[in-house]
Amino acid sequence: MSSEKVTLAHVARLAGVSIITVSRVLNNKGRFSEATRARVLQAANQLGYVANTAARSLRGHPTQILGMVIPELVSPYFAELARAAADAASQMGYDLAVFTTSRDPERERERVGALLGGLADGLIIVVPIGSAGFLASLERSRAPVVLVNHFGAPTHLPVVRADSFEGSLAAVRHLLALGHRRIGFITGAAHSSQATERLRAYRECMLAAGLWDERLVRPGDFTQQRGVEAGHELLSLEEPPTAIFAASDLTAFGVIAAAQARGLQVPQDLSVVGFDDIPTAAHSHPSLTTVAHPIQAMGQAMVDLIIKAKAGEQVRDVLVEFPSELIVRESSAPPRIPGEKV
Amino acid sequence: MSSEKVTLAHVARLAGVSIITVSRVLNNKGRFSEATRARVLQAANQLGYVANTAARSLRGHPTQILGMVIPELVSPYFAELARAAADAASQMGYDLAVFTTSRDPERERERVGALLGGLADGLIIVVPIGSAGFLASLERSRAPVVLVNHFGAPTHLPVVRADSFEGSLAAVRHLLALGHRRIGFITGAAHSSQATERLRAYRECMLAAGLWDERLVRPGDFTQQRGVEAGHELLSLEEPPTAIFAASDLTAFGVIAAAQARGLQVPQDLSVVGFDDIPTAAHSHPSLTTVAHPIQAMGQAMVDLIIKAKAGEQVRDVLVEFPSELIVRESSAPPRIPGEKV
DNA sequence: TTGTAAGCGTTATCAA
DNA sequence: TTGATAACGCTTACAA
Repeated sequence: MSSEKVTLAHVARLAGVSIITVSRVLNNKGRFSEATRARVLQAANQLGYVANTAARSLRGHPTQILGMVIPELVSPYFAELARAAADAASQMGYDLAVFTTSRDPERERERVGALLGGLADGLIIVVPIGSAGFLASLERSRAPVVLVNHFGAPTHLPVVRADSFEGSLAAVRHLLALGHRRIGFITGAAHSSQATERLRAYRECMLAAGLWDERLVRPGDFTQQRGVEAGHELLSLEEPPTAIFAASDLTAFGVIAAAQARGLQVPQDLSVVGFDDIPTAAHSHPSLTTVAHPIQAMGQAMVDLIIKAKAGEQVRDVLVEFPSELIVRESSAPPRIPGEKV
Repeated sequence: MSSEKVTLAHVARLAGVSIITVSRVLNNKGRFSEATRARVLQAANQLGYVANTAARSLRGHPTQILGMVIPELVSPYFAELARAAADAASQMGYDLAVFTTSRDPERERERVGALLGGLADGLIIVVPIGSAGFLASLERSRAPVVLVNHFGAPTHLPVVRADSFEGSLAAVRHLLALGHRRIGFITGAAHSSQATERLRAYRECMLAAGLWDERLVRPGDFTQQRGVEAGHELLSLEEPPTAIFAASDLTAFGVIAAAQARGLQVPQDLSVVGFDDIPTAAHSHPSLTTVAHPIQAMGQAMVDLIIKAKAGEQVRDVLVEFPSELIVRESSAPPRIPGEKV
């Protein structure tokens, strides 16, 4: 019932045993009589004893905490990724501590070091932080680290990632197969390698079809707001697209809002395809055609790799790559035939 | 360039000084010559030294990490709350570690203890975890803790919360003022005190107006999917409502999707009002009338309180309460006059 | 300006 | 079955 920190010493005094005995009982390690066991447990309970994680960690004991660094919490994609990792971690008896990226790369490096220096047993890094030099120092540290959706500088660290290229190809081909010829594209954030992959697929597909038109590409940033703006830009063109592929679902919803605000119907007047398959995609009207990553499986893979690395298994150069999948819903349909009665 | 952990001892050996001197230089504390400073810095850099957070924490040094426990990451409201806290924390030189609630209350208690036991300097708890007994033990621990949106068991711990009752009243009155008489309501999750407040306001308002009808209330859980279902339920009534107030924006969007799927137009055929003002609310079509919490200010208040508590200021019984605000957008309008030409 | 000694709370190793 | 001792890496007091 005391205040301030309750240590093993307090429990030991109350139970009338030595510190180490208390430790043994609470960790269920070593031998002790049933009587002491009962007395220690009773004392610990009465005082509300909780082990000091810092001291344990210093002694080499794992914290059962996995750290995860993501660019932002409010993006549904990253939130889902974090949820998947948290679920997988929880199943393995770990807690997941989620951090968002700071703007300052130096601070970033410090934080990563701090996490690995006693706070977390492993680290899931969803953004390629900083330089190749930083990755190299992480490699050398032998700390359990896994990179997620890393497409950048080569590294020996284990990587879990999901395809964006093939899925985007499938999306554009889907629109082509429906009969669309003018297909707009709204990119993702400039620094994102996933965004680069999606643009690359769109570009390759449109070039191959002889339909490439630079004016149909608008810069985006994965947000809904930018989707509204870019949607209006594309629909204001002299020859507006009959379909728009957006690099994220949020952006796609922005496009749909822009179209509807102009009195257009989706998919009758405009087909829209997104990317991510956020929960909302299935429960909106029209429901959204989109490309999905197998997020649950990715979360599982991240945690598995960390745990393997902790156990000393060789994870150097391991690359776990997941496919993406086109999910056709209501927001894509054949273009209205020109002159067709509305 | 070594692997494994680099400690002060390694740096000291390389720099040819004592451990404590390295510590002093790196912490910029105490006196030392410029020459040793340079040598130490060079050595630390070369070895890639990072301070071990566990050891520091054990010694009483703060970790500069604030913990935050939220029910889930994928809810936009909680994600925004976490973002706001992270921003505020960052400004004060802290990192924010976000944890999601586990189902197991015993594990929850352990985790909170672990966080306070050396990992985090303070804790922001967004859910009233467990019993009054648990709150009491937190109080006794004198640890820097702040409760967010706590409406439950009385406590002396500092609380930051935002109104849900007055905002909901304003929402329902807004619909009444527009001329609606049959106003449906979809509740939030059963265990949420915020949900309770919102239902209470709706009920009070409808009773006062003599318009209360139990059939117009449908259970929800804050999700979009449930909004679709409950929306269909309400719109299938013999006398369907002309307006629906949903306990969350996601649910409101589900209602809009359900209405649109039935060929109804929002707001012409059905007015919809949500709660939360998630980013999407402003960028959808129609944009969503909703009630907003001042999330940025709340995040600031949480961090301020933690820091005050850390500094030894008295925060016992402090209650910081924020108002909510009705934001009228496009999704609410007067009901169609019966018999009016469509 | 620099170094020595002690201790934070816990657990591994050895002894009783 | 139990206990004393040392050690994890770091920083605060005190000494040189």
